[in-house]
Amino acid sequence: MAETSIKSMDAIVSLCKRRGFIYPASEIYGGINGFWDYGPLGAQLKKNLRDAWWQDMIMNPCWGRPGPDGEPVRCVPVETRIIQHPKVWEASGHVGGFNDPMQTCRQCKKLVRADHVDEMLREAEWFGPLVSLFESGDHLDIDRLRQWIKKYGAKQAKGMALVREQKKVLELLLALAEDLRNRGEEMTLHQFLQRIATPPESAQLCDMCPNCGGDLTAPRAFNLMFKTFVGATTEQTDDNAAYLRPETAQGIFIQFKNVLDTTRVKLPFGIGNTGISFRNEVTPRNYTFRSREFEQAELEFFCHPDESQDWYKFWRDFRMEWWQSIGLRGDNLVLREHDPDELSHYSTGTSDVEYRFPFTAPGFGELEGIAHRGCFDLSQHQEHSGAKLDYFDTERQARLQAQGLPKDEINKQCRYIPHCIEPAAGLDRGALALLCEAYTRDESRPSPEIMRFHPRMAPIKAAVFPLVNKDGMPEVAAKLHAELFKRFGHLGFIETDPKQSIGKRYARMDEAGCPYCFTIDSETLTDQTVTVRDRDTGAQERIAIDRVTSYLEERLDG
RNA sequence: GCGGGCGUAGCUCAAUGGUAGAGCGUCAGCCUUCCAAGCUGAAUGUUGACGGUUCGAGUCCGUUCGCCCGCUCCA
Repeated sequence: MAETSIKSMDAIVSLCKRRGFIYPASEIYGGINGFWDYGPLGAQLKKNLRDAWWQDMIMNPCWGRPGPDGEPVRCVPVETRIIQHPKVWEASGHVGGFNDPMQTCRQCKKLVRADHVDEMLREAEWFGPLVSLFESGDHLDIDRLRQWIKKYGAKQAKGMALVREQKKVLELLLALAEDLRNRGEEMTLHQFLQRIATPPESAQLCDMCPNCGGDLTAPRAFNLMFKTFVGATTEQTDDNAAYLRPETAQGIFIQFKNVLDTTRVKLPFGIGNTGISFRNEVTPRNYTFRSREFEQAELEFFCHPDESQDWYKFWRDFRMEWWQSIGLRGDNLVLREHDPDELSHYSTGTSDVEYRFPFTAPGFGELEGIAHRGCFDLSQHQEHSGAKLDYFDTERQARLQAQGLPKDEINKQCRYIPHCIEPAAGLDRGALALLCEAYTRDESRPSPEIMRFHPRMAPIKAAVFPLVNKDGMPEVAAKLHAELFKRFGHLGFIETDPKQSIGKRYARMDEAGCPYCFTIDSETLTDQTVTVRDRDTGAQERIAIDRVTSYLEERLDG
């Protein structure tokens, strides 16, 4: 089969637009950075992905396979809000952390974290001698400064204003010293460094770039959460400020107690939640991969600490298998266990399911993270909210009672904050991976572009065509279409189209990724059989028209 | 945020500063008994947006928005 092995992202983007999978958001207004919309086929593709997750994680977890304890895996869903109490994000660590102010050097264009600048400066070879000049009081000694420029600055700190425009900057330095003296103040190291880093024409003093000695922009805080204000008044104060969630998981943790109290669940069990989250990404790029609005499918699986490692491995392996089951087979999908130094402080194990996208190749991009989060989240919320979020394990209690342990020892062992395993998938990333994986060019075919979706994911499930638009074929096709629509319409589109050449109609279905086309021809009229055309091979077989439904049932898996 | 590249029909792309085009796709009609076939016809653009230079701007200049690449970040 003549397929090009390296897929072109441009070709995929182009097809997605052309066939109605993905459009730029707000396109007629010029688009909006970091947002994408789904067209009809994309919306259905993503729904199929979300439904598969819901089915295989919540309604029939792990396809009915037992967990490491030998019992069926139990999960329940919740649906929690995009806007939560602002304190949720303090407890989770999203407020306060993760928004590191950055500075850019106007000379060498490096981007550095503001809180790293001092340390990076100290590490620079040319910086020490400069500081010692200052500390020895020789920083206004023009000759000493010139020596420093000659020895270090000219080679290693070329961006520094002092190096680039010696004369003017030295004048300004002396003027600054004079000014301070008149006010009875002494120059600080900070002022000194700023003065020699800042170009003469600049109105404001700038920090020094640790890379080239140039002038840095003022620190810019990156606002990673979207802020909003609750209440219909126009007032926008800290009192009514709220945030759009940066992840769905916290909604689960803060309803953990309610689920326990109202649904007769017992540990171990999981709570799942899908929905939109928002992050003000620093650099939203790579098509939909890093969008500012994205959908997650997260499960928090709660268990006893002693059993948590088994469950972690169980979920890690199942999630990998699940992505494979919906069509991401082959070398493009990997399960990557994090190195110990890569782990969050509370995690004793994290893996990523990663996909080799055309834009990450030869590297990989994360589809899902499976993290052992310990008891971090529930403990945080217990501490911040004051609510008791522990669990009394009655099954364990019964076992220990049978062993004859003393009562207070039993109570001690049976009351604990559960540990939690978090498989957290990105549905938009998943959909993008499905699109990339499905995209195939086969130059040997008259219509080379084919979307080879797994039948369960395909947004169009089947098409019914009359071979030609006459001789009673359209009527038979319409009847079969109506039957299939009634039976399978909830799973995706069922198409029919009597116009134009059959080849063109097949080609359209190939581009849209429809796995099966049923064609009514003259034989159908005499012997009640139809041809089934397979998208991936183009091969045809003849089956009885009354077997079409069962043919699809066997293949659509749902 | 900075630097570089790009922006013309649904898609891929043309158009010396001088009347905005082609191919494919889409739609309609004819034809057609299995793979974007054939014939005929049709629709589709404030050339991303705003401003400027010019007798005249898709083309030159400025600003802005979006996309791609790099720096950097990614709970």
